[in-house]
Amino acid sequence: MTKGRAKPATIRDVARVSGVSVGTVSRSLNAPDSVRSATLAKVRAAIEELGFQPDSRAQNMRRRSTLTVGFVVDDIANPLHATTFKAADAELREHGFSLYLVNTSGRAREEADAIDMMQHGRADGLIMTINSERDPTTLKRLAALRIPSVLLDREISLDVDAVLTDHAVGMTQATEHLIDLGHRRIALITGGPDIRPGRERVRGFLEAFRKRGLPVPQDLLRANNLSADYGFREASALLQGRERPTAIIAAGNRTLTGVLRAIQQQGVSVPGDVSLIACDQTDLARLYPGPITLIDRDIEEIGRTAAQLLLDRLGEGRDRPAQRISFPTRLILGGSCAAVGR
Amino acid sequence: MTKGRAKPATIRDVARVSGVSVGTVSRSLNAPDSVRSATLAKVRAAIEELGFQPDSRAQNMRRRSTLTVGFVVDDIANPLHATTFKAADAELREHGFSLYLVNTSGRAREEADAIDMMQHGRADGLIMTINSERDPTTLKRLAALRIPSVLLDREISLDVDAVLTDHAVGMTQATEHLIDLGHRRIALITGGPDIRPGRERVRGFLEAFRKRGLPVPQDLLRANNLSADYGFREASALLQGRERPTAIIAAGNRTLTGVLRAIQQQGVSVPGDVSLIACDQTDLARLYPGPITLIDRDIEEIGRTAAQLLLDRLGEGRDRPAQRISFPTRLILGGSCAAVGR
DNA sequence: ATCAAAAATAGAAACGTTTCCACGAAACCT
DNA sequence: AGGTTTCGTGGAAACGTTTCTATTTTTGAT
Repeated sequence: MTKGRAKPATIRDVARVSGVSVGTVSRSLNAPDSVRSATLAKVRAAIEELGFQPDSRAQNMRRRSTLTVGFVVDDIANPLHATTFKAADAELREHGFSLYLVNTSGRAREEADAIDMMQHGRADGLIMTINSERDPTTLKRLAALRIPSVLLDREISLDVDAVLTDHAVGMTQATEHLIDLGHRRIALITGGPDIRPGRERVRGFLEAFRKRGLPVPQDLLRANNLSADYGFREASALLQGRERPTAIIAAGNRTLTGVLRAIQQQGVSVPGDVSLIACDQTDLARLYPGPITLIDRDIEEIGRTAAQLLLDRLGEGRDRPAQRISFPTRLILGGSCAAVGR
Repeated sequence: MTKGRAKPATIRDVARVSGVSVGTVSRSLNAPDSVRSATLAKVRAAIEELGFQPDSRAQNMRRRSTLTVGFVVDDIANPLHATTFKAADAELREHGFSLYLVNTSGRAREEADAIDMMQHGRADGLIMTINSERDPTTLKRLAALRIPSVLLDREISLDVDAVLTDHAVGMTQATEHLIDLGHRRIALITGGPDIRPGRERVRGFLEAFRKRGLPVPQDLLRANNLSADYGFREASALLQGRERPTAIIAAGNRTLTGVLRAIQQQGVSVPGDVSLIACDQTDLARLYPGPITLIDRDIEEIGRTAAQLLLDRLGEGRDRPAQRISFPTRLILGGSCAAVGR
């Protein structure tokens, strides 16, 4: 095994071999226009000969930047986050950046640690979906942050860039769709009030009933957290309850897997026994017996936009005021909703 | 917006404030036992007062390491990779490492670029699933690699650590299971011969027929690539063919989504019209109408093991010979296979 | 050919840390 | 009490780049 035992060539070696100074080698690499073509040729020959590649550690040190962005999420196995990551990665990589991915498993402690570690010379910027907008540890860290950051689908009182989704409008649409099909007992299972999507979805849900002048089925509102387990528990309870809902909105892709597990376990048929609306495209939402009606959004655009906001902040936009960009959703009709005879 | 305008405190500032030398401050941080407790107290007080945190860039530079590992995959939205990443991340983070995630979209060019960039001071080691074991660009880069690496489910002639799955045995089991149910026209859709899983699955498939002394249904063997599109195309063709298979093994989680799309589109029922076996747990495999019979494996163990191999190589095991660790699969019976009258 | 201006280059300082070496002080032995 | 270790600390070198200043070379105008 020839594990490159000889230590790698440095810029000094290149200077020596090509008979120029280190400064000139550096300029040959970073500003080739500023060096005479004859010199450039010599330097390039030496670089080739030695197989020289600049050491990123030294560059980071000297330049005081790392061309690295930290991407912090609770669970990268969530296709939502994975897709956002991919889009941001593509955009950032095009500008020479690499991405640290930090999987916090939703633990505030790990979030805070990640933020803390990133800002002391590991990353130039941060893109993150924090797990709670109210966790004091995380908030304190964010407030003291020395590098620019972009929040995904979260809203905090600090002056920080964010990319949001207009969940409320989407939820109103979805709920109205069900109301129009004759549903009144509509259940909503989604995240809690400490994250924006939870709050907004509930708001949109309520709004639909208000608009139609109908009473809100408060007993069917289950907005506490986005986990699959919560989805399973609440859906199970709802389906077993005395007065079963005629429709369920599983607002969250993890929620959906839980809800489907419950539906399957209880042998309930969709849309025969209960209508179903989900959020966000996933393999499951597309293929479960047939495509599920869903509130969709362009996830890639979200990732791309987050990257652009950050890139701007790292360049020209250093000191501009914080920006919050919001994207719409759209309702995609699948086969999971049926009309119900009033 | 108070964007920490004042430049961060350095170790020199700490030294000045606490009235000791920089060397002592450094030792207070890295080897507290070697400094007198009175001194330590002074230093800690100064650190507290100044809010000092060592600059990783300088540490990386001086230590000639980065406590960073590169994780290279074609698609992080593939739950297989995401889960592997999470397991490796957990293990590595415990040892102080952060992970670069590189999403290559399966392009050999991006693979090569990533390898190249990582090894010049961005990462101390590499964990990767290359897209083809035969791509010359990637192979050349791997051969010249200066940092240790671990391959996931790939096998190349170079002397490099790898974590493998015993796909062949698993496939033999699955195929035998179908044969035992009376199936003879069994289709296999999986990856091509330029990656190990493709080769091994075909090998295991053939082995099952050999063991049972049955002729191999060569016309039903579709081993070319793991994409969803390929799965869809081949499954569509198979289902429309003159002599339809009675069972399909969709060997690959992307393959499965394609196959299910075809099944759905043609209105074929599972397991009524065709039996189905998949690979690896995914939401879809677990929930599609009912759980699908599948060849499962412990993905987390794979990620964890890859991390451990790398950690060993970065520590004690610097010069040990390459290790290939293989893990078994197990057949989990779902509801997607039915007996067929001979 | 001469001089001024512009362009290219050399050389050294700087980035913030770790680590090596040397030295003085304290601790241990006899 | 004297000599030898051990311990703790200060100070400087080093890591490999980039960038600044000063100097040399080239260019262009006369």
